[in-house]
Amino acid sequence: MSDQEKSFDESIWQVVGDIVVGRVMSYGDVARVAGFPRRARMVARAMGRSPEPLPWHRVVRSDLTIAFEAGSEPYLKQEKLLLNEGVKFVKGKIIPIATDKGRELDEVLWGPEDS
DNA sequence: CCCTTGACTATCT
DNA sequence: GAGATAGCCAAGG
Repeated sequence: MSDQEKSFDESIWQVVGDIVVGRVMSYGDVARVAGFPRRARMVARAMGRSPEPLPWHRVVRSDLTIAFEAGSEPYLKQEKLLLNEGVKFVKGKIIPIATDKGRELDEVLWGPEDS
């Protein structure tokens, strides 16, 4: 692979590896922070090429849902990993306290307004 | 070289 | 708020 590609991959791995436990980032965010705006779709590919384990489960869609098909094997696996880290879901969406663009504590303290 | 795919997003109905 | 639409970019047929 070219040096350019290697640089991209390693930047991605770096950013993903820096995500704090219990927090998540969107593909677009990871790409942007890594210095490659508009490469959201490439983030997944880069993670797949990682030579060592990465907290890939902390990377989700910009709408805070898991990127796999709901109910699929990979989906359930990722959901479980996140739940193990204290991330909470409501109707398949991650509660915005576990994110950086999240709102405030009200939802967490007062409880999710399900209905 | 053209066309399709996809662990994506932002925007409009 | 769900569904459609249009950008996006690299990989593979």
